[in-house]
Amino acid sequence: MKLSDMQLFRGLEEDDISSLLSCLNSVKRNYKKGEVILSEGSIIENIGIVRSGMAMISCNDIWGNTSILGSVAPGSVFAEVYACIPGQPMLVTVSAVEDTSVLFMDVGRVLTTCTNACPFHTNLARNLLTVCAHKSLQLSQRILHTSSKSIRGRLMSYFSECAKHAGSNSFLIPYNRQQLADYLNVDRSTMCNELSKMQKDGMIEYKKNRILLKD
Amino acid sequence: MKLSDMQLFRGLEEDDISSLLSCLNSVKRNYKKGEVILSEGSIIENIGIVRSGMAMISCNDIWGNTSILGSVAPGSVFAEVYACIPGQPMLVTVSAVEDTSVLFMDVGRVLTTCTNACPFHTNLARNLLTVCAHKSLQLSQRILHTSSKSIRGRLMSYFSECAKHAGSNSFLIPYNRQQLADYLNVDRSTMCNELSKMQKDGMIEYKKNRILLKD
DNA sequence: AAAAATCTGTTGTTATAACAACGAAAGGGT
DNA sequence: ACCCTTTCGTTGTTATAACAACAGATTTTT
Repeated sequence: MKLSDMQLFRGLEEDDISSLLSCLNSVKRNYKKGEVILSEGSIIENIGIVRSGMAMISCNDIWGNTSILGSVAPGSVFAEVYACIPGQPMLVTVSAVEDTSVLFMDVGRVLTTCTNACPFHTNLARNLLTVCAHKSLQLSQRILHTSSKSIRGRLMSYFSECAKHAGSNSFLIPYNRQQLADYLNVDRSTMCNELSKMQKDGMIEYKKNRILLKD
Repeated sequence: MKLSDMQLFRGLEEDDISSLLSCLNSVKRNYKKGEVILSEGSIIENIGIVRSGMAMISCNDIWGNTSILGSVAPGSVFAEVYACIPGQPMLVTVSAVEDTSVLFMDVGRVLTTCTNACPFHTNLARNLLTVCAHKSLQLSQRILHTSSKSIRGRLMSYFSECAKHAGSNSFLIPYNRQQLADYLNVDRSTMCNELSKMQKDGMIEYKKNRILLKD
């Protein structure tokens, strides 16, 4: 994925982006599957951009239960909230669910003074606002998907959004069963059970990560 | 509350704010207790700022169940996410929980071109980013508070944050019982029951909206 | 002050999700 | 091909939250 295709760099040329990257001390790092990228409680100043692979945002309670807040696909940004609130410890952990390459950028000077050596700061700040708004929207959606008291309701809420997003009743989900359960905050085995009931009831068909939503 | 004390207008003088308000076509509107301010599905372009009273952000599913995403106190902003993503229909409803006065502002031109007649746009854009980041953080917190499978766990997660925020083990919560239940996504009567068990167990004491968290 | 409306706490019943345990299936590595 | 690991689906039991119904308390209205 080209940097200029990313939401964060919208309106910028490849050349402009290059100067931005050096201006903001960008660093690239690679993570193996399962590795933690940023951990809960840490205080950070950089935003992260996934270049390849896939990351997941999650948190763990004291009993070891995991909740997944969302996934970060290539081209998407994470930790922007904490980078924009200096000193705020992270409430979540970001980890690689497959081998993942990440670009870190110090957006601090975008937030503070206007004395920018680099003329693209204004543009970047605007894009960052858009990115932040989209992230908020994703969190709202995740809340809506877990607002039903029943597992079936949660699944249908999530699947409906997937179908809408894909523009088709057939779509792939980015989670395996355990991750989907952690995203919807339910028990995996109970959810598997519910999925097969829904298939018996003719509401859905599924095979691995492909779901078909019927009428 | 003075406008210059609000996060959105940080760094601006009262005079600057006045010119901003007229520049951004700000309008003041009043709402009675219970009235809907912005409703789910509508497409909006303005952010809202609560000047007095209290608003609540919520959503309803098809069975009439209500989920509360958060409350908006005087000085705080709402709908900024939708104002920053033109064309995105609202996923939530904003309503007044008491008589409430709201200031609406069209931030559209802050997001688009640089040709600002008004020199405070840059500052406002930066503040808007901060506001948006804080809202994201609030949503993350609400997700954490509902991630426990048990009602007691959810209450303790929420109360712990309240105590931390208040800097004391004794604090007031901004919700009545039904609203608290809707915020934590649980049944009110079951939650009331759990609250009194927790009091019996010596974990908390409470009287109306004042909670005391014991050791 | 009385009446109405809302809010709160309690109880008992029922539905349902969590949990534990296991075998089957699917991947991954050598 | 094999083993080893992870993922997935199924079952039965148990814990717990939802739900319904109501009485007492509190607040608001007239």
